[in-house]
Amino acid sequence: MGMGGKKYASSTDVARLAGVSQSAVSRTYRPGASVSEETRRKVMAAAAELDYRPSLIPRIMLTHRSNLVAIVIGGMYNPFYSAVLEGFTVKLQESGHQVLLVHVDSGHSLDAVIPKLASYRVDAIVSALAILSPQSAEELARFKIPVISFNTPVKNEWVSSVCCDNAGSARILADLFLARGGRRFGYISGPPASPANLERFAGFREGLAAHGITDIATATADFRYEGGFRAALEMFARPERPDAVFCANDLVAIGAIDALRQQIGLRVPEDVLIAGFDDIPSASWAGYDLTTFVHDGPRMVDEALSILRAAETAHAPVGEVRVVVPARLVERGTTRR
Amino acid sequence: MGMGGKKYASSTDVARLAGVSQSAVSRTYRPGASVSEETRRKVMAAAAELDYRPSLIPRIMLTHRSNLVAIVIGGMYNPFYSAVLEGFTVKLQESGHQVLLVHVDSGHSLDAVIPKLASYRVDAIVSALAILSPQSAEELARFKIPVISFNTPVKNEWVSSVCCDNAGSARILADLFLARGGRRFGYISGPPASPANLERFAGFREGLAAHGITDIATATADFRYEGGFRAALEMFARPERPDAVFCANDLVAIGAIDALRQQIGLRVPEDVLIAGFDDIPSASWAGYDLTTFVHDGPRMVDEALSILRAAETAHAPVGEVRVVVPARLVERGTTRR
DNA sequence: TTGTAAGCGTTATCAG
DNA sequence: CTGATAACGCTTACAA
Repeated sequence: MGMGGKKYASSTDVARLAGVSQSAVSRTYRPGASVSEETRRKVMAAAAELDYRPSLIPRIMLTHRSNLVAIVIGGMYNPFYSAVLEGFTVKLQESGHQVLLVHVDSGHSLDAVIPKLASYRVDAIVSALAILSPQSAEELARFKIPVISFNTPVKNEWVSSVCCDNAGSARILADLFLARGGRRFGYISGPPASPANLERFAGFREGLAAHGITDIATATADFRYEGGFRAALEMFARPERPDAVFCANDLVAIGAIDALRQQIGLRVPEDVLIAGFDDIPSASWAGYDLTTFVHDGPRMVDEALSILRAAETAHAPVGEVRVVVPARLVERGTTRR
Repeated sequence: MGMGGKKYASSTDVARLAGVSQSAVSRTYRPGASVSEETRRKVMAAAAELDYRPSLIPRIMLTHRSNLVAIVIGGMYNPFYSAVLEGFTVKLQESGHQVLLVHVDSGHSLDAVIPKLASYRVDAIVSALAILSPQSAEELARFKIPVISFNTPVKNEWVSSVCCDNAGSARILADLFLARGGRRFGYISGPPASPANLERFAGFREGLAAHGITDIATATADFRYEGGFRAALEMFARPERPDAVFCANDLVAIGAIDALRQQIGLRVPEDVLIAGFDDIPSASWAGYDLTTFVHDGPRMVDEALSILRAAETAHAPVGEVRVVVPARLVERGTTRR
């Protein structure tokens, strides 16, 4: 130890030690090569001695493909996003890609990191950001990097999106609330700018409107537990209390449940029906037993990957693809009296 | 569109269009270059027209540094690990690195992915795997890749570890339980092979032994909610019920609480004191209000990064570094009667 | 300040 | 089957 020299042995080093040409070494490591047993043996011996491991970097220059896919996330406080990240990572690895994980402060947009991703020559970008600005989308298109926007609809030749059917799910929930005896309705929203939040609210409203109900109490949270807690306190401090509340996601719903039970002194579901969205692990905990919607995670990931593959093989934009995957209602205790 | 040619413009393309040499282009993009205003202007114009963005790939070949740090995780069901991942990612990005995220099926070890990481010439590896086998550690050493093992002690010239003080914390908890009136004690364990689990149990036992208590009821879970739930049912089905139970982590503790409240019909903390470990977000939810230990996340990440930096500048192993960071007790409702 | 040229570690082509 | 040799896109002496 203690030297500051080269870290890795190169194929040239191996070739020298093995007494063969550099190309012989290269061939030895290519599947389906034409190398004699003799040569292969010498090469492998030398390689073992030098701890040689071929570098993938030059290949990137030659092929213009890095096999790197960037996944951009804005935060992982919501377990749903950790799960999505894990799903993508596993699938991408299976298909021979590597994942470059990029964190962008929530609120900020992709812009700041795009140049860096371009410099690393990523093959594609998966964005799990709540917000993907039109400007970012345009910038992305300039670099001709295929982008999959997860749960945020964007329109662009290079930017596709895979979303869950927020509106459709919310409409179904309206029916469920009515069937379970809900009479006065509430919606605790996520961040007002979030498309997912807006779609869920719109669907809920439509579903109720179909039954002639237009009066919905609202309160604004973010997508977090604390926000749901506070918003519920606010909503139930008003004189007209709802008896069926749809929350923008599970974290918000759980916060609301805790607020109702611990602070307001109401029972769920006896006094108030509650539902959320995402089916995060805590939704099925016995302490909450929350009615919610499960994303079809595997399907969403698969759709995203097939868009990527199409872009990869076409070496051209795949057009404005927008896939909507239905979510499935999971009814649990919070809507059953 | 529709062409299958080169995706990115190269500095040579820009040079041609700008009517200057390729090195002029390269210099224009190097800070502190010596380029005339005239040249710079021409280059920038051409670059803008071609959407040129310099590639970092050749630099990797030249410098033998990729600025890539791999983070290996075995699963993200435990929010604590998502938080750690996020913390590392943010800090690494701040210091000019990029994160290569690698997922290894829990149970499997690093071995399978090491060659790939070596091929991408990662500068270092952060392992958040529960288990890092001695064989893997040896393999890593052969490639001379500095490794930080997070929360799993390993000994090796190239492998350092940053762990939290599991045993010390557990000893403190023993005192707390006694102070709060605990008389019959239990431990719900995590995976028997996990060092963190073993250390926590050992510390708890030592802490109680110091007061002459050697009788501890045990049940085995994994590190998950369901495991804690089942283990608690099992533990409380026996005739001798404990009245103070330490759980291997927060997920297990929350599972145990739900089991006691919903199935056994015992109250927490009135009938049973409970404590966990990690301080995941749900630990502070009003529904649980769980006593637990907070990791000093920022400090642990900083320690890990300073080891990486040392390895990077030294171009040599940093020796067998083992950092132990204390965790802080957060007493909440589950230990207050 | 500029351009020429060598080299980084591979792969691919092409004679031998 | 094998070994030269030319890319790939950049950085860095070195020369002009």
